[in-house]
Amino acid sequence: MGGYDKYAYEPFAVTVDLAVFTLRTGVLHALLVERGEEPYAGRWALPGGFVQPDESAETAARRELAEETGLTDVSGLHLEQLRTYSEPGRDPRMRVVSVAFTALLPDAPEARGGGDAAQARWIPYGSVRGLAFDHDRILADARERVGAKLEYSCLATAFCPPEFTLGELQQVYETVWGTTLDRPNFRRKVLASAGFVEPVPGAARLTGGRGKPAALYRAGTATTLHPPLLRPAPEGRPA
Amino acid sequence: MGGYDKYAYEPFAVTVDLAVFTLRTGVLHALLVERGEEPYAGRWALPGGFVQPDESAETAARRELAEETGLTDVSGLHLEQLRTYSEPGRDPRMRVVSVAFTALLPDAPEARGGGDAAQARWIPYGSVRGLAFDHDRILADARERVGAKLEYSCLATAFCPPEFTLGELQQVYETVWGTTLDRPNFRRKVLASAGFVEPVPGAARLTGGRGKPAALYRAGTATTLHPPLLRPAPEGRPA
DNA sequence: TCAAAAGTGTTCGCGATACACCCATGA
DNA sequence: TCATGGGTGTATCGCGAACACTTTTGA
Repeated sequence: MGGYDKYAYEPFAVTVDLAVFTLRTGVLHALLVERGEEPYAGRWALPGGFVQPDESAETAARRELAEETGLTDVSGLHLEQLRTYSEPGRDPRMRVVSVAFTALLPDAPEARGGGDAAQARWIPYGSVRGLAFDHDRILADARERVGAKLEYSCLATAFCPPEFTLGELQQVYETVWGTTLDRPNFRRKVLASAGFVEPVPGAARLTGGRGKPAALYRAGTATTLHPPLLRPAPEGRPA
Repeated sequence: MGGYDKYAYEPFAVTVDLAVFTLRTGVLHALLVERGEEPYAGRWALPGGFVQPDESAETAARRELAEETGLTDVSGLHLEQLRTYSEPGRDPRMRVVSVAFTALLPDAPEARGGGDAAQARWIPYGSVRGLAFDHDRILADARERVGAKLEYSCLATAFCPPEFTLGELQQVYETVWGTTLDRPNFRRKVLASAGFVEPVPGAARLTGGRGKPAALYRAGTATTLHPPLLRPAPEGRPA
C-alpha cells in the first residue's frame, strides 16, 4: 500500500444500496424509493444511504432497511452482501463506491417513506424499469443470486413468516423460479434436508379457506441445503 | 441519500485486497507480501492497495495483481469479487473499506516484490497464520468460496495452464477438496458437462514421465456446471 | 356430496458409484 | 516385462420424477 495521507486523494463516498424482496400474493416485489432531488429526481431507485463513520456497511444496511420499511425490529431479517459497485462515473456528482445488499422479507408491510426518501413502495419485480444510477443492474444481479441460492441454501424460509406450511414454502420456490413443482416430491426433499425446517408440534392452519389444514413448520438451524434442491432443467438441457 | 457535501464526513479510503491462489506440486499456495511499514511491519499480508480515483475496484485489483506477481499479461486470469470488508477499526490508521478479490493462477511464477511490497512470496495455505489486519479471515473466506465454487462452476480450469490433461484437472479438485476422486467417473462427468472442457485435436502430453500420454483439453466457454460436480459427502452425512 | 388442499404410497428409469479391464509409454 | 498413468466398459444400487391414491376440511 502506498501513501497514507488521508487527504491525498479525492475523497470516496461509501454508500449501501438495498435490493429488498418480498412475496405478495404469489408475485415477487422489490422495495423502491422515489428520488426527491437531482440527479434522477422523480425516478425510482433502490433504498440506501451513506455509511456513517462509526458503522460497518452491514450496520448501515440494517439501519437503512429499518428506516425505509418502517419496521421496528429488523434484527431477524435476512440481509446479505451482494457485491460492491465501484465504477467511476456511476454517480455523476462524485466518486461513490456502493456496497449492495440483498434483503428478504416474509410479508410486505406497507412501506413508509421514512428517512430521506420521498416515498417508498413495493413494485412487482416484472414491472421495474429505468431505475436511477446503475440500480437496474444491481437489482437484476440480486434477483439472479436469490434464485440461485434457493437451490443450495435455506434462504427460502426468509420469505416466510415464523410459522409456515410446506405449501407456502413451495410457493416461494415456484414464484422465484417461475416453475411448478411436484408437491409430494417437494415435501419429501424438504423434510429430508436435515435442519431445513422443523415441525411445530400439533399446529395446523387452513390455507385456501378450504381443504385439509396444513401442518406448520419453523425455519431450522441449517443454512446450507444437503442435498441441494435443484431447479428443474429449463427446457432442452437434460437434468 | 442525505447531504452531498463531499467533505462532510471523515474521508473513507477504498482499497482492494487480493487472495491469490495457485497449485504447486499438488499443494494449495497463497500469495503474500511482507509489510515494510507500520502497522504490522514485518508481518505477512495479502497483496493489495488503494483504488485510484479513475479506476474501478476490478481495475485496481488487476493492476495490483500484475504488480505483485510480475506477470506482464494478467488479462486472462480469473479474478472475482469476494466481498467487502468495512468494519470500523480494521485499519488502525483510518477508515478503510476494502473490496476483496479472489484470483486463481495456473502455475506459480516466482513472485517478485513489485510495487510497494518488501517481498512477495507463495506460502502453502496450510502454514499461513497471523496475517496483518483482518487478512486471515479474508483468506479463509476466499478459500472456502473457491472450494464451494468448484462444485457448480468451471473455476477449476483457472488453476490449469491453457492446455491441460484431465488428470491435472482432477488434481485441482482433489487438492482443493482434500479428497480423492474416482478417475473414470470424474472423466465422464467432466466430459458430460457441456462447455466445461473441449479437446485439443490430436494433442497429447506425458505427465509423470511414464505412462500413456494424456489427451489435452482447453477450457470451454461455459462458466457454470450443469450438472454440478458435487463434493463427496465428508463422512457421516449421506450424499 | 363435491371441491380443494394436504399428505402417503409406489413404480420406473436414469445416473452415479464402484470396480474390472485394456492401452501406451519409459525404464 | 514391469511399473505407471490414461482411458473404456459394465453391473448394481439409490434416488428422483411421475402419478395414483387417501385424508380432512369448507361449502
